[in-house]
Amino acid sequence: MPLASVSNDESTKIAESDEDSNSLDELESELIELFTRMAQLVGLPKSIGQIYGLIYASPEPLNLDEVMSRLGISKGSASQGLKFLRSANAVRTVSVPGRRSDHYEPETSLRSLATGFLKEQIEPHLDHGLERLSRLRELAADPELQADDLLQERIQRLEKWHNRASSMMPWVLRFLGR
Amino acid sequence: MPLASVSNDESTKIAESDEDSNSLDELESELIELFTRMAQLVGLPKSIGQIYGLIYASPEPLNLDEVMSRLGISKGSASQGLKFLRSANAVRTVSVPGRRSDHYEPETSLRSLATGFLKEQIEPHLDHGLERLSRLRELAADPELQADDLLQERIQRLEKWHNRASSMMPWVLRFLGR
DNA sequence: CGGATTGTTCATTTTAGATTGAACAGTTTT
DNA sequence: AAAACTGTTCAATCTAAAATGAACAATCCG
Repeated sequence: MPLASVSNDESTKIAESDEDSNSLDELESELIELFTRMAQLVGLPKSIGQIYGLIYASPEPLNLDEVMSRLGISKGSASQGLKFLRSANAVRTVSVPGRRSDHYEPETSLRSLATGFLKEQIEPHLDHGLERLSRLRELAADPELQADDLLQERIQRLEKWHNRASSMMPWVLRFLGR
Repeated sequence: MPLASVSNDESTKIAESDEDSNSLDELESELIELFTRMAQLVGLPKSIGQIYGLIYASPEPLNLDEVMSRLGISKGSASQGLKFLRSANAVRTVSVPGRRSDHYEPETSLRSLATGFLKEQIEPHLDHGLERLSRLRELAADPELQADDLLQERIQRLEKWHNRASSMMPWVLRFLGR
C-alpha cells in the first residue's frame, strides 16, 4: 500500500510522508515532473519519466518496492518501467550491501541516454522505413511509367531525407558529447 | 460518404475506386503508410500522417473534400489535420483556377518541415523546461543546504543538458540543409 | 434575400495504449 | 520442504487523446 495515494488531478505529484514537507521533497517532485514531461515529449509513457525522475533525484540507489511506494504506482508498472530503463541504459543495477533486491541508480550522461533512446526507439523505425523506401523505389521506377516525373522526384527526395537523417544521428551523438 | 469505408484491422489502407487497383494506387497507399508511421514516430496523430502522405503522393493539389473521401476520415479530422499541417508549414495553400475551395500541396523541403515541427512541438517544451530548471536551481541552491553535493551536481548537469540540446537545434536545422 | 458551398468548432464517442493486480516462477531463508 | 521475498507477465481495466458528426459561421452565387 502506498504511503499516500496520488490524487487524480495532480497526478504528477509524489506521495509524501505525513509531515516534514521540506524542500528536499519539493526538489524531488520538481525533478519528477520535469522528467515526466521530458518522457512525454519523446513519446514515452508517463510512468517511465516518473521512475527515472525519482531515481535521478535520489542520492541512494532505489529498489522496486521503493519506486512503487514512493510514486504510488503498481508493481507491474514499476517493473515494466524499470525494465525499459534498463534496456535503454538509462539506469544501472547496483547491489547494496545487506539488501537482497536489485537497486537502481541513474545513468546521468546525456550521451548514453540519447544513444539508448535512439537505439531503442528510433533506429528500428529508421530501418523499417528503409525497407519501405526500397519498395517505393521499385514501384515508382518500374511499371508502365504511370508515376509522373513529379512523383518520381518526390520519391527520390524521400531517399535524400532518409540519408540526411541517418547520417545525422552519429553526429548528434557526438555533439551531445562526453 | 466515402468511396469505400476503411476496414478495422487494415486501418492505414486508403479507399480505392472499385476497379483498376493499379500500381499508382499502391504507390499512393505505400506513401501514406510511410508518413503515417513517421507521424506516429514523432508523436503526432495518425490522421496527420495520412493526410500529409496523401497530399505528398498527389501530383495535383487536393482540397478538404478530396482528403476526406480518399482517406475515409471525417470532415472534422481532415479540417483539424490540415489546420495543423498549415500551421507547421508542412502544406501550402494554393488556389486552383475554376475551383472555389482551398487546395493544398506539400512542402517538400526537409528543412522547412523540421523547422515547423521544432517550432510547434519542441520549442514550447524547451521553454517550459527552462523555467522549471531555474526553479530547480533556486530550490537546490538556497535553503538549509539539505540537498547534498551529489544532488547539486545532478541539477547542474541538467542545465548542461539543456544548453547542449538548445544549442544543437539550429545546427540540426542547418544540417538538414537547403 | 435564400440556398448552396466551404470550412471550423466542439460535445460526444471511440480507440490505442498505459496501468493495474493477480497468478506465476525463481531465489533465498528457516 | 515450507514460507518469505523478489521480480515478471499478461488478461482485464482504465484513461488520455484522437476521431466523429452535427451545429455553426462565413462566403459565394442566383
